[in-house]
Amino acid sequence: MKKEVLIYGSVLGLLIIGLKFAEYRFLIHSHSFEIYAALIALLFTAVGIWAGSKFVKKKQVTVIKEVIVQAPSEFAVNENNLKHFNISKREHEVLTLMAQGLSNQEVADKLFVSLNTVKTHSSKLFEKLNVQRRTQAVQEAKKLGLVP
Amino acid sequence: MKKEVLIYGSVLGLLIIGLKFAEYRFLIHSHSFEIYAALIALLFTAVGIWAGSKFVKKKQVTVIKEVIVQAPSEFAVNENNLKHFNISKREHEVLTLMAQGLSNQEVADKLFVSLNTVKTHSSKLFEKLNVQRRTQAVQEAKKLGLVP
DNA sequence: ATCAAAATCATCCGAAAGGATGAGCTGAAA
DNA sequence: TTTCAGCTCATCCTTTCGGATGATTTTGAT
Repeated sequence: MKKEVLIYGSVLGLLIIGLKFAEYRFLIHSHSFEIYAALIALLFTAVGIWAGSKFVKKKQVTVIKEVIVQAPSEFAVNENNLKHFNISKREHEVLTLMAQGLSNQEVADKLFVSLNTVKTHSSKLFEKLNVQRRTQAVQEAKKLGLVP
Repeated sequence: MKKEVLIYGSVLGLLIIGLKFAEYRFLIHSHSFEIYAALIALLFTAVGIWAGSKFVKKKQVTVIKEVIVQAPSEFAVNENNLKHFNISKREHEVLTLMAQGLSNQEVADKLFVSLNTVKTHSSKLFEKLNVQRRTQAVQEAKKLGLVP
């Protein structure tokens, strides 16, 4: 930044010197003062605009634009909540299948256990999650990061 | 943008006129030309810098910074899928409450209709969504953006 | 080896859900 | 006016769920 200031300052100085020299040699004697004042004003306005834009470009405005990025692709079970609600491994399996929309019978078939077993697991799950229905259990499980 | 150009042009014009008037009245006879030329140059350089920075500020650099946003705070129903699956307004209400984990009876109470009515609605919903159970319906509805 | 937790399965019962079907009512479109 | 889709409610019946309870077996940790 300091370097730029020096450079621009020098350029301006040289321009002024050059102009004044030119005025002395070729202009001052043959034209009116007003015209040259106006020319100088215009010229240095242009120089100023150029310099000003150079300076301002440096401090660009940063606009932070929030973009919704894809949902976290890989799901990780919240082991913390699993412990907190004292949910066993088997219960978690049942919960996961339940959250996939399977019936108790289908869960039983998938896990190779009886329907009664699944009912026992799900009943305990409802207790632990403090819900009455499987739809609520699924909702809660998703909210707690227990299932995808 | 055109307005700004006009304003700045007018300001510059007025300044030049004012300066030249001042030069005539008080300055031209008592000081040397070089000093006033330099003053004019400096003044209009400043004006130019100011104008330049004004202009450049307009075309600010936009830096897009991707940020992972929690969950989409405001939910919008996917009207497209609603039509595609030919789901009526009332059915959608039932579906929404169902997705909140409510039982058919609770939905009936909320909508001030009988349990039978809710059962009819949900049955038709299952048909339309091509599912067998309410948990599956909820799953599907969420996937299709029908409910939050 | 022992003890506790987890997992398994069962029975009984009532509540909830779901399927099938029929029917009355209403508002909007043809 | 007729027609039709949507909403409502009902009945009958079957399946699924959920609660309560008790029992046996596995398993992991002390």
